[in-house]
Amino acid sequence: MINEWEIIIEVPREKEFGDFSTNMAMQMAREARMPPAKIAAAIINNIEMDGTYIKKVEKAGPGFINFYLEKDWLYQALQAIMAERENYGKLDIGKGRKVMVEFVSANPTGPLHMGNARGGALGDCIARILEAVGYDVTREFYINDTGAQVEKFGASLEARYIQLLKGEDAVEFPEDGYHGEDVIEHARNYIKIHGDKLLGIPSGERRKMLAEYALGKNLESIRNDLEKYGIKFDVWFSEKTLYESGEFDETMEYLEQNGLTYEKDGAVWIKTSQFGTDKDEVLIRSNGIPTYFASDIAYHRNKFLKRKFDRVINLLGADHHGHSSRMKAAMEALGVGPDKLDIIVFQLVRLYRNGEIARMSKRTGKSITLADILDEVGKDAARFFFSMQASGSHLDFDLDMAVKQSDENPVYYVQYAHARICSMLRVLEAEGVKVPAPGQVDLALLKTEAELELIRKLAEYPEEIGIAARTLEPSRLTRYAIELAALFHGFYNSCRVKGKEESLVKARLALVDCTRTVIRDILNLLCINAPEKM
RNA sequence: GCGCCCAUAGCUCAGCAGGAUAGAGCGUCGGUUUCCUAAACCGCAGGCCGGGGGUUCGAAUCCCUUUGGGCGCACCA
Repeated sequence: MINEWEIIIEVPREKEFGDFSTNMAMQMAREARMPPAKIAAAIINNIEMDGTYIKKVEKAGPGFINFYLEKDWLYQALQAIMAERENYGKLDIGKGRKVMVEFVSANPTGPLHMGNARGGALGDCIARILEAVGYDVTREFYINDTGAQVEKFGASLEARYIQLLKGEDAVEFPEDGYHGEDVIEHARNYIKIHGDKLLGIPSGERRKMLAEYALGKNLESIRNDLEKYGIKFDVWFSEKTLYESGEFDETMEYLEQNGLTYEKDGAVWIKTSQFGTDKDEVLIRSNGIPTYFASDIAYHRNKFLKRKFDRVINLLGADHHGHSSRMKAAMEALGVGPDKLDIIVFQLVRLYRNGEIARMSKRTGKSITLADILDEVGKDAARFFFSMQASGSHLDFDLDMAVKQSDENPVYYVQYAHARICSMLRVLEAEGVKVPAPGQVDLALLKTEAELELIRKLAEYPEEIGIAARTLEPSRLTRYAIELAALFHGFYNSCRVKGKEESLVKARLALVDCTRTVIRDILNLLCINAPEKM
């Protein structure tokens, strides 16, 4: 009667509705021209229950079919955790395919800001999640080390350099230059090391030398900050190399030969509007300097065509979201299926301190950087908070909350669950009680509500990772971690382990150890410490 | 003016391939410790899911419209 139907089975919100539930009867009602209840009854009559964990199937509500399983299936899940350990929950969705996650990619003309911090946490977690589901992941940072911004940076440095050596009035500072203190600092340091020898060379050379020096320094501190933040990139890809290798020219030629470019007002344009953007974009300015967009096209050609990535994920702050549709259009222009490129646009961050929006760093008085955050709240709290919310949601980061060592702070809540478990294991171990091996325990002794709920949650873990991977949404795991910790704390308060009858001690100990395995694994995916003591 | 994101409890947010009484944390208030970590647990209170239309047996979820906020709309990145 019905040939193909995607059957959706879900875990009902209320446990009285069974372990699993499907609304398929209601989905089919229209097509089958039968009332949902009748379809549900027919389905239930035809379910073969022998040899399965199904204990009972019931029709409920407007046409739901609820499945009640033997508790055995829960115990099976525990067995799986005991056997697979840290591999529990690992899937093979990716099947070894090559995926690149490009994130942060901050302009090296200054320090990392809050947008980079959120993008960093999200990008790295996505990379970790994709690794867990069987992708071959490359983390990449694209360095904008050429182009208009770098020119401007060089000009600013040059002005500061000359001002420092010959006085404030010796040269005018460029109107649209980088006014920050850090630019002066770079110039000062350069003089300290190399003296005034740049005064005697042509301006172009001078700017180049200064820019190279300062970009190097900035990149070094960016790299340092990211490392403290738990992020290590596999590739630092320099924009400049696209020009040096000829790939940029190849890309422009390709676009030109395919009739996708034209000249207007002395500039070269690309017909992105053919692929659905509001307007065409400039590739080469009338002054001959290529735009950032142009080199980004060459960059993506490199990702897909040269390096053969099956899939690329870019993280972009909301302030750059206009770039997203342009890039998609460019993919089509290159003949790369636009669905191979996922662009995640994450919303910006607002910091709060004392209930007010915080803009300036306490330490430096300048705008708040990633380094400031790491200083003030530490890596664990920062990563947790930046991963707590769906990327599409605006994020309010409460600095006071993040440092509080109390129940107001969810980071500690999860970490505490882990530390508590480790402590239990230590205490029991000291009494000679060890975590039992998979076959050496009667899990059926676990039957209080608190125990069963905890096990049920653990059983959901693989699915949870799958969803996080499919939706590229780390916040899914952060919330799961909080829920799991809550169920564990509940279990802890209602079920004692130590001092109980030996077989029950073993069974509960197995459950506790499985919980530890999963919590540690999630914290690992979120790049947060799993402390053994607190 | 055009485009993207957001709007759900006092606060911060889940839920959004339509489904059974809308969830959690924090905050408020009240309880739990001769016992494996009280950074914990248990309980009470708290909601016309921004407003208005529509589609549907059924809408927080989909469509239209409107209001309020964020961000874009460069020969910047």
